[in-house]
Amino acid sequence: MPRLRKSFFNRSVHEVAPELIGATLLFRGVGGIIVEVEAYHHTDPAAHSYRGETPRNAVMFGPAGYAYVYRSYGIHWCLNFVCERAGSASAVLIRALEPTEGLAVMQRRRGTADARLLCSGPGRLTEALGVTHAQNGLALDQAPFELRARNSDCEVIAGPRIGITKAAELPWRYGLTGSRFLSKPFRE
DNA sequence: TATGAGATCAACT
DNA sequence: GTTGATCTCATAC
Repeated sequence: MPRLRKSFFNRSVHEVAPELIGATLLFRGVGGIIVEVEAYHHTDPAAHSYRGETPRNAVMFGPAGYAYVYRSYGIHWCLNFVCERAGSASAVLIRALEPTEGLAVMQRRRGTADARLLCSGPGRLTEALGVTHAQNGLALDQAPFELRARNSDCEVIAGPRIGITKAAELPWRYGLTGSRFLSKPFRE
């Protein structure tokens, strides 16, 4: 399984996002298989970068292949992968993993032994992996991150994104068909 | 099963 | 002062 390099992310966010489904994400050796992501583009009213650069979203305006971490609803951290060329300000939100590595650590951090509740949602996922604002701006192709390409094709399904009010109809949510670890099922 | 409130903070108006 | 790329728990059906 080849590791993903920065060049992998240096393409349209709509190419990168579906290819991340089935890839493996580890943070300090803890993580699993990506089963759900969402694409955000700077022309998209729902994206943080839509209204231009601010101190919070500055990483989105930098080069591809870096982590953008922000606080959501004052409580949770959400992890994004920056895509496309510097300045295009597009990113993929990582929404759910199928936990495979470091189960015991994730169970302790999340306070549950139910594998379906460990990483099924952007806030849960960051809590399970231990990702916080401290990781904002880190490169994705070196420690403590490790990203491995999927080793076979998998069935990817698209649908509308979750938890947003603007441009909610755009089908820019991608998931692994039939996975038990999605934050919400996809409608046919 | 489904709906609603609360937690808690930084960007933005 | 309002809003938001969320989650959990409580209460109701």
